[in-house]
Amino acid sequence: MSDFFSSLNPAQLEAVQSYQGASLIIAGAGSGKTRVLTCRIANMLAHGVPPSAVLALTFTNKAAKEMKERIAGVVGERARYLWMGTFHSIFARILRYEAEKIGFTSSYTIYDTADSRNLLRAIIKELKLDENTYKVNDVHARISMAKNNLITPQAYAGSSSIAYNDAQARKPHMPMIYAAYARRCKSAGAMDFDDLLLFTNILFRDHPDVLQKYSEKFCYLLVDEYQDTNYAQYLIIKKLAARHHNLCVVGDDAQSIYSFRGAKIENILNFQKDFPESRVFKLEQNYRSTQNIVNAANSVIEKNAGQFKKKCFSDGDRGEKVGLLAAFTDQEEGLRVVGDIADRLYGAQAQYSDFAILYRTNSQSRIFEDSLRRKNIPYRIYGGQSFYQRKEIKDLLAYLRLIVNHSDDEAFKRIVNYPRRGIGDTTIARLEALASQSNLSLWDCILSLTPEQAEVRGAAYKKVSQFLLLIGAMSRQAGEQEAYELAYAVAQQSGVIAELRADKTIEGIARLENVEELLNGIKAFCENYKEENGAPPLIAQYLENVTLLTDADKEKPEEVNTVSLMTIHAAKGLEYAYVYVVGLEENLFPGKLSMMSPPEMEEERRLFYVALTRAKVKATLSFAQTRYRWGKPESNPPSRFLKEIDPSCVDLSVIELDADTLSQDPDDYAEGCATSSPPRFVRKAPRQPYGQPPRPAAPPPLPPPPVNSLSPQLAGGMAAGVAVEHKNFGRGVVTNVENLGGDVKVTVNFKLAGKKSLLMKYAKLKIIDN
DNA sequence: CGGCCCCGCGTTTTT
DNA sequence: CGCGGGGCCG
Repeated sequence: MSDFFSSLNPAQLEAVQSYQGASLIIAGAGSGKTRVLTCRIANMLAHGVPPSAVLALTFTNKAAKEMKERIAGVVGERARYLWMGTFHSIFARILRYEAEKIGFTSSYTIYDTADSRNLLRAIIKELKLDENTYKVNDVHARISMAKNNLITPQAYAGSSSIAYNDAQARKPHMPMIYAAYARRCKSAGAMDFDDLLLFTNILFRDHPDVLQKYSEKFCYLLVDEYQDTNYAQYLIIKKLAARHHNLCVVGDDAQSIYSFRGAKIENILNFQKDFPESRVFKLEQNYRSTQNIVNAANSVIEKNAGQFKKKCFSDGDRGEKVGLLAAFTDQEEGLRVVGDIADRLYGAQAQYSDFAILYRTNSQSRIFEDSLRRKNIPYRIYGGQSFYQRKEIKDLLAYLRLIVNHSDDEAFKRIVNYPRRGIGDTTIARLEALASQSNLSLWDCILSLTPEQAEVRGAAYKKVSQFLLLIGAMSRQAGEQEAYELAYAVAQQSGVIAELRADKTIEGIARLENVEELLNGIKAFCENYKEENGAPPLIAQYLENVTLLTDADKEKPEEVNTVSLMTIHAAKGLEYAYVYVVGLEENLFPGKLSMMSPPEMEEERRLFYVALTRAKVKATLSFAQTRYRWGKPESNPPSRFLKEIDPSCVDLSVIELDADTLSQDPDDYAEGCATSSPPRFVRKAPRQPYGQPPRPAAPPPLPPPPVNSLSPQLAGGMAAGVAVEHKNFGRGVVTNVENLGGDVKVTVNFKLAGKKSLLMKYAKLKIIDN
């Protein structure tokens, strides 16, 4: 323990030691925030605070897990009894326990975003509202905002300011939709993500005894990433802290990047007003990055108004300047970034996992994937289409959900006719109308039907009843079997496995493998749970875990040696030696929607700040003059953020070099970036853009080959008898070269690996001189 | 009722 | 461009 403390700087030590009362820890990027939180909790435990009296709320599951592990490293066993997790997972747990008090059962299910949207779509349709006016995503966002601000359907309907706002947006029927949505969630025994926070507030508001119980229990509260809390979360914290006043919040206003989902940066800015007796600690020394990176980041964030005063600094090397890569097209941007990575890799100073490519939007990932694949560089994408969002996974999970909670209508609709049982849309539509009228779930509605009832009878009634019997039988099994056995049996008995087996396509096989992976995942969860809790989990617990855990939470980036690709949002809290922030163009980063809104522009700038500060050794920024969006070329000037960086931290020479190598007309520079400022980085498109003529409307499968640098040459000196080297296969001799329309197939006899046929496009073959 | 095709929309970002 | 939803036809 004392060893632990000796590694802390004075500011950190102070923040660790004064654990009583209210504290605000302003933790700059890379300032050892996790270390401080970890030590602080360890210190509390060392002073006799029981772990079960500590509630630590984090923003991601990953952060919680990491911290728990680190605390366990110091205090061992006892770390298990800490209450540590995300707001959503902690309060889902409390709500499960207290469900009856707010009219739910403890087996309530959690609707994910897709479920919520499906339900809203159905409601909008049922209410016969215009689906173009009432766009599902927009309606959902409005309801979500309302819930985050603790506005119930009743309050929503009663608010004139909301009514005015909705009228402005030409959506006067929002109150009706919200009310119907809430009613349907309730009768389905389901809560959406926002409900977990809303209902926790309702629980605490309406049941003072319950609030008292938990506020007594949690003597010490810690909140990480406080700048990302929304109003609902803020109020929960405030209520829980009211009893003991031992509240420690940690955050960095400069890294607030979630206002789009209701996060209020004011929460951290106003903390001292809320808790006048609080102490403030500032962690300003950055241990992560070089001076150039920290200074560059500082110079950018300075452009934002309303910051906490702090002066982040690095004691490390001055380091390399921030790099810039200019490209004419998005394709070329991919080649250049990956080429740069390859150069550093082969300089042997770095391994794959030292690199990250960060982008603003997920759709940018594809081009980098292509380039990486072609160079045989292993990579991993975080986020994007998650495993748990795949159809086959959602289908199987829907069975489990329905088994646990028969009222889960979204699960019901998803699988009632999968695999095909001859239950069609008409039947379901009728049932839904009926259920909605009588305020029943679909399941209960069917149970209440008589075989003579006009709406659903005869064959349809029989089929639906059979489905109920099938699920009912599985539910009975659920009482006797462990989660894994149950899930396996369900996959079999439901016919899902048979259905997938019948599909012999590549995709079909992949789907079957995914289901297998899911089953393995359930098994692993069960074993892990048993180890921690001594008893097997209920299937409901598994489902909750699945819904609230992103798959980013389940992966340990350090474990795999690959280049990482992710959005900047997903990169928050992570660090890499070499970071490439790509797509730095107006209307992309900063995004188009932020152009008209100064607060949103500031958030984009914070996002850029987050991106830069992920880098330990070198940050490289890239932009393309033209990029394909929705299949159409689009040209935007370089991002204003580039100009905002203190020029002394940026390596501008790269641009000059590029102009020589790339442009046919090196003197052809344009004036002005995004605005009218110095023409520092911009170059007009040359008359003849790089490489082949502009891409045709439907781009060819793969663009010009990336053979060494940007040479358009294909065969590149390949011929029989040439000695070559391959990264994985080692050295060998070329025995044959074939020209296949636009691509070159090379057959190589490797000394160790034997004969291989390689496509020049994909394999990076190096010619050995002797 | 199920399969196929066309159309429209989306790109912020995620618990 | 790629996906999902809705409409149409067999």
